[in-house]
Amino acid sequence: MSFEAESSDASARPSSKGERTRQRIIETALDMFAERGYDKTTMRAIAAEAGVSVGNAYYYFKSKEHLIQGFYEQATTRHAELTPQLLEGKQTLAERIEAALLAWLDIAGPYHAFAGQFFRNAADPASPLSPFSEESTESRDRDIALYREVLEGSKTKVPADMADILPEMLWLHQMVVVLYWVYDNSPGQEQSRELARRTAPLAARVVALSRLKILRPLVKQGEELVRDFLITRRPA
Amino acid sequence: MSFEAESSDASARPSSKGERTRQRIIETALDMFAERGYDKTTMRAIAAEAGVSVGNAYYYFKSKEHLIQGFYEQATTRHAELTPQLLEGKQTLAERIEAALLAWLDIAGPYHAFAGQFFRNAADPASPLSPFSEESTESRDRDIALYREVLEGSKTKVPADMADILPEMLWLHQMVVVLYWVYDNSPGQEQSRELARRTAPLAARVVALSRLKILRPLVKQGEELVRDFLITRRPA
DNA sequence: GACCTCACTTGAACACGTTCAAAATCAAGC
DNA sequence: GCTTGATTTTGAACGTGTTCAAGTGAGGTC
Repeated sequence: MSFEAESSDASARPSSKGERTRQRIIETALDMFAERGYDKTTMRAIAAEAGVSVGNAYYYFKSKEHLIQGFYEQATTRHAELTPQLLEGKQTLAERIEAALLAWLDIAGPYHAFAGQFFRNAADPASPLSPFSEESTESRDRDIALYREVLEGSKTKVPADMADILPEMLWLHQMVVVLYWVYDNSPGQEQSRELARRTAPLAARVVALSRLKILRPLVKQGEELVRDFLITRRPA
Repeated sequence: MSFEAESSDASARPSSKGERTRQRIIETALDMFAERGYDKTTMRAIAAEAGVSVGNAYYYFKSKEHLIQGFYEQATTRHAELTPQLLEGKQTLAERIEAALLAWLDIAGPYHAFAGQFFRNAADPASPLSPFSEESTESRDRDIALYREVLEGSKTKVPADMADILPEMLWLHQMVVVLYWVYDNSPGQEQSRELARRTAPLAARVVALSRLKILRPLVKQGEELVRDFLITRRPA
């Protein structure tokens, strides 16, 4: 239960010797993961390739899993960079959601081969890599903010009381697509793209319909549920 | 990529010497997992406690992870046994869903400590332990069938075309609760029980509302989506 | 009884992630 | 240049999951 954030003080001393060593290690690691997979890449091999000792790698990264965090950060950062330009000109909510989802699939595509191994570790709640963990807060919030942008740029009117939970819900939607993608072994993960395309307009329609009077109580309850269990009380 | 089903030929020769050894190992393992957690329980310790050699444990179970399958099977079996009697007298769909969910939480409760490890495996698409995998078909179908019973015993009318996908959807609902439970570190996992209680009537209401004319196209599309992506094309 | 077969069992050996005490290097003050 | 303390680096050693060549023994065949 330690709360040091070894891996996020990257900005502490920009290019001290230590910082350069750290970079060398993480880059070597990600390269090797992409090339021969997570399990097949040993810490000894990473250390050797990076020209340091095993112990030294552990001086900078608490565990092998912590090396993966680099991938997660890289992915969400690129997602945040790439999506806005894709959103330009797109007016409907459905189009915008679809664009955001497909952008993610594009970015993560090259890593699909070792995504399974990545997710295996991410799914462990005790792992610092879990998308719900403390350590992932930064990446996660960046991604949720992206969906706020998706919503705000569209013409669809959103019930006031739902406005601030919707980004989180769209992010959850993305997580579902990602989950499917991890399991997707169709060539080029085309099925996942298809899922994104078909699922986006549906999500948009749900948002639009949430204003119907008959659905009011249901929506209200759902909203409270998300607020109580996902946002305020989030465990771990 | 071998497809032997070592762990499911349990019924092959009911009480041969080997079968008894296998039982001894799995029982010892589950006991020890529940008592001191998955990671803290070494294969050497299991073997010693069961009175066999390490290699012998590996003769019956391909890996330490495969021992967990025993937990999954045991849990779904007990869930199927316990739930029906809890359903008696319960008429509304909400009550029935809640009963099924709470029953699951009761059964899984003692194993919460090592549930994270279990889920870590469930999340790996390549693992035979994934709830979506071939090897888990039996347990999963048993659980889905349970929800068919939940539905059929209630007074709520269900649109004909949705009747056969609804059990699968309620099972998915359960998986969401289970996911929350895995991450839940509140004392006694009380938050998960609360989630089940609040979520059950909501699910029931959604089922009921799905008959509304205005929602018809949305529901239809959703149904097709589930059918296309979850049932027929399920990957891996 | 000798021989064979094959399910079952053994435990030493291996590869890996991880730890740690100690060494080496560096930075700063004098 | 020397001292001192912090930072960085080392590699042997530990505990773990897993493998495997070799062994055991109960039953069948001649």
